[in-house]
Amino acid sequence: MGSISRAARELNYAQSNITTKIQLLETHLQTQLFYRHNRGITLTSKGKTLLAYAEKIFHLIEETNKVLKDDDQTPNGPLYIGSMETTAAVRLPSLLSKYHHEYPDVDLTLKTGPTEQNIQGILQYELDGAFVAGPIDHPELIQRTVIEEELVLITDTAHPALSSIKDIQNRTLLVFRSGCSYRAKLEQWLHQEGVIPNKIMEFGTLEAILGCVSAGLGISLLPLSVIEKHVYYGEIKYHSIPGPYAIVQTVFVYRKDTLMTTAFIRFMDMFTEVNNLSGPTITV
Amino acid sequence: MGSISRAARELNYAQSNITTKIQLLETHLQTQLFYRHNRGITLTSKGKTLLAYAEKIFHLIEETNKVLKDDDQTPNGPLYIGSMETTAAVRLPSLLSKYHHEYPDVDLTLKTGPTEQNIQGILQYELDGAFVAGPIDHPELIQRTVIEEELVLITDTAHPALSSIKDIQNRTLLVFRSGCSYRAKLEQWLHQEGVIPNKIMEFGTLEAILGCVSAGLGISLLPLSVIEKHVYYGEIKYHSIPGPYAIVQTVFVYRKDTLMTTAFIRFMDMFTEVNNLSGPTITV
DNA sequence: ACTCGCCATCTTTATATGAGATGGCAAAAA
DNA sequence: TTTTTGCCATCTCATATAAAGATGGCGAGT
Repeated sequence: MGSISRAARELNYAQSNITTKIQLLETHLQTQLFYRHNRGITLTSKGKTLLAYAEKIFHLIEETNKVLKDDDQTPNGPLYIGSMETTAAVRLPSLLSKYHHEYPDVDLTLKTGPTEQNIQGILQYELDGAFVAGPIDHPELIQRTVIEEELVLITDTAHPALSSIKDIQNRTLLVFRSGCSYRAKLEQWLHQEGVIPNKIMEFGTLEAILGCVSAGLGISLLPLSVIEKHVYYGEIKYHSIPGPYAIVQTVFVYRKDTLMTTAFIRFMDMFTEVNNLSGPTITV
Repeated sequence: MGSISRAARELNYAQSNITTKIQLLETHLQTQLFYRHNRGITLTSKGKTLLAYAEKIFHLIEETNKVLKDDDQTPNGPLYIGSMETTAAVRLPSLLSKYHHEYPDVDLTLKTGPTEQNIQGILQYELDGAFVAGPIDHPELIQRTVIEEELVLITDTAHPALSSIKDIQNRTLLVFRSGCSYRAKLEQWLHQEGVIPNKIMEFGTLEAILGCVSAGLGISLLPLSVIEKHVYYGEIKYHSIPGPYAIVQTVFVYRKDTLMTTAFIRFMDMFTEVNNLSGPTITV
């Protein structure tokens, strides 16, 4: 249930004008678009239909603008990329800096978030593409395997090594907020083993998790590549976990009907041609 | 090769205005859409691109107008229908499949839930209509009797038949979560008889109730049509209950001010014209 | 050189768009 | 109960936008 007044406030228009516009539109279409009631207005089914069409139309207009501003020579314009926290931390920095250096006219925005949220972003045309945990199966999306990560358990260095999986029971789990597929993997594995963790704490950023693990607050499950450096510096220890749960694919997904701007094509080229995404090896 | 002047003549506009519009458009898009030469103008490649997009967009707008305006066409758009669990299980499957087959452009969504919740859904414009237990008396709603059901007590086959109503006292009652009017009927009847049931268990789905009754967990009250098949297969037994409590009307309700789309009218036609809803008879 | 048809610019008028004030109505609060 | 609040509809008035009309420059054919 919405309200004309609220819409007017959000759009910075006078309420009367919105009312009039809607009335004109209804007259023009000879149909009722809203139910009016004393708490505001609600879309009729025709209104919903119109809304769906309007969204399509606006999207096409958006696309038109993009196409016209995209000259084939210099990639330019906005480019919205989503990514999981972990990928953003390890795989992307070098890629992004290289991309930005080569195509300075592209206004690249990176948004980190859990896989689920990124998928939503793509489906709603808010993101052009995203790095998420694969595989993804959706009729409107194309996925492209980028790299495979090995998930490992990490603990602080002070505690003794985990002798058995049962030890997890006594530790606190530090995980990303739900929607993260690494977390799903972890929970799946623990469930399989009949282990119910003592306590779960949720975090939003990688640094927070690493810091807390290092401080002995608990344990976590992260890609080996992400934590390699921290192991080297002796901040944390890691422990392999059984194969089936250990391997996760990182895929790049985008809409089937995505407009292939030069900026977007060049971006995909960059991590396809070479193995640009293969992680940073530790140099001593 | 075209000319602005000619366009102006064809469109009944002054030439100057067309010129200005084109200039504004070019400025807005920061691109050149036409080559100007002394015999008129010609589209640049960008201009051609824009033209293609414009045609697409106009086509979509055309389509929008058609879909919204013309009401005597093939029914289309969204249609949200609510239903009680029991009606959905026995009466609706054939109706819905027939409807969907005849009007594939309608996007029909069925949401099952107790009567109370369905009524709320309609009052809040979330549902277009719903099958609920009648009679309903509400100033903003219209009801339409669809069918009458006979409620019967069901038990497992192992236990002896209920000799008296007092036997219920020793049995557990399996009912839908509150809001279900069958449950209200049952409680009303038991209250009348001064019977206070031993224990009540709440369920959300029909299958759960049937399964548990069959397993001897308790007894329940359901429409005869719903459990007919299960009686036939020897999973459960049933027992009639006194007339005044046994008969429940299933009615279809909708708002008085509902927008009567073709999709909605056809839907109501479908269960009005014939007795499409008279239940499935068991064929041996 | 001179039309002729073209596009661009400027001015004026008509129309559409937007703000603000006001009123009625029903639900929530006092 | 009465009051207040938050809705939407209607009206008036200012202003921005759209459209017409007049004028000028330019080059290609006559």
